[in-house]
Amino acid sequence: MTRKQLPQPDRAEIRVEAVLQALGEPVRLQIVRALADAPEGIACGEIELPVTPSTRAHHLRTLREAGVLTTHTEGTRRISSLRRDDLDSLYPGLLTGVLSAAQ
Amino acid sequence: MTRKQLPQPDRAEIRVEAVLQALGEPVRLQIVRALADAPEGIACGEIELPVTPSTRAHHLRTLREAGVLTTHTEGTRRISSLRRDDLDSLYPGLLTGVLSAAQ
DNA sequence: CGAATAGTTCGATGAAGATCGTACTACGAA
DNA sequence: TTCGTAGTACGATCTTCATCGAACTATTCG
Repeated sequence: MTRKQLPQPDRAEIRVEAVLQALGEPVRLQIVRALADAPEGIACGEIELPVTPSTRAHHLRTLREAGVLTTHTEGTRRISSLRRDDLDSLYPGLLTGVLSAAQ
Repeated sequence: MTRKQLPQPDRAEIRVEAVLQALGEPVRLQIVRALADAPEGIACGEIELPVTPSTRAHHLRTLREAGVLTTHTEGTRRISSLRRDDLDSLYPGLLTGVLSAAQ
């Protein structure tokens, strides 16, 4: 089974505007909430979303390029997980603050 | 001198998507950073911004309607300040996390 | 190899929104 | 009340982006 890390920004390259903009979209926030409940990562397709697979891929790419999540392949699947360490280090409190919000 | 509070959402009406979306725009983030350095509030016109007055008004309205800042009039001036208490109460850590980001 | 599965990429479309100029309102000062 | 100042509201324009379907890639399985 092949395993490959998808391209993503280094911690130093993460910009807060991009992170906030990424989190400010309802579908993407839904993805982030789902990932927060799965520290070990989750297959993209398993997240229930009100959009088509192509739109889902678009949002996952946006979140990945903003530095919010990391994705690696496992066979034909793509497993995503939150970049908690990086985000907590860069913006301590941001993620917990966002996730503590009533849904 | 007249003093009037501009309409804004109650704490309970603030939605995290709106807050994040409001913060995810560079000019608006610049406004928020300026307000963070002025707890007592600041006149809108005194914030140096790379946009025209009408665009500035648009962004201030967006931030106010999202619940990020509060504005009251003082004569012909409008004084804005961050709604720190409300935001910290709703999303503990979010604001500090955002503001701790390198600019 | 071929078929099935998971997911992406591309191009088009429509909606949202950032920006500006102009006209307008509100207030204070003369 | 007239003038100047601070700022808003409106309408237009232009850009960004969320969405989709269709075609494509990559991987596993038979």
